[in-house]
Amino acid sequence: MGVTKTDLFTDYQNELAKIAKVFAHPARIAILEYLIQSDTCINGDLVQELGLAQATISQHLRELKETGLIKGSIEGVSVCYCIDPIRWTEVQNLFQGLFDGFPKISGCC
Amino acid sequence: MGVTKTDLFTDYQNELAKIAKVFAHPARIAILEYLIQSDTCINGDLVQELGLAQATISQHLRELKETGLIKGSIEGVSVCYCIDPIRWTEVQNLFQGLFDGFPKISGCC
DNA sequence: TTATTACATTGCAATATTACGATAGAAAGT
DNA sequence: ACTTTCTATCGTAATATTGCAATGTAATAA
Repeated sequence: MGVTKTDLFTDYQNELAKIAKVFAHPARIAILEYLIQSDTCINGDLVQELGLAQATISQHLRELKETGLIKGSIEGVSVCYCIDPIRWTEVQNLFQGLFDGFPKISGCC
Repeated sequence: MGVTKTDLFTDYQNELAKIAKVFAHPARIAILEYLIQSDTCINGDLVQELGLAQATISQHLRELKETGLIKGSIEGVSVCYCIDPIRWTEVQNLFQGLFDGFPKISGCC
């Protein structure tokens, strides 16, 4: 089928899964890393940096934009993409919530 | 095409993406949450807990097992699945590495 | 041995994702 | 207005993922 039964799960589970999906591609990780280390975050640079076609990168950028992790402002003819610090922390906390839930002193197994 | 060009990216980018893919489904989040909160972590319970078919859950468990996040030990006729604390921390650090890379005092935008 | 119970695996059908060429749109320079 | 530059979107082909019925397997019970 290929369709996820979201109605079976909690809002947290669905949201975290949706965000994780955005991280689930090396190109998007690479874009985030590039935006972190670079201050001149222009779309055009990414086509040089990664070896993907312009259309493909634009598509990845849209997915990152849709989760709110990045935002782009039109800078003349090009677009300045950068990480949204508020959302970044929010997403970090969502993951941390799961990771910290495990006490590490499991009595099982 | 649907095939990811892994050769374009670093080992870290590919590994993090692969792990994120495991988190990218609410059922697998739900399984992890259930393993965290429960001490009697039997596969059969999960079929009751989540509303998915046994075959589907078994498949999700395999994906979790393949990344090393959980491990299962045969307990008579049933299987005891639990989280691997070592790998759990490892994965947590992988994500944290990305999140902490962003200084939050972005000079851009 | 013959059930029975608990999972795993196989084999599909349906949907989602990835990648890119082609094309469109919008701003800036000539 | 015309061209150039940069990015977004559309359409499409290839591959991946999700879900489940059916079946396989291994351990226990009768």
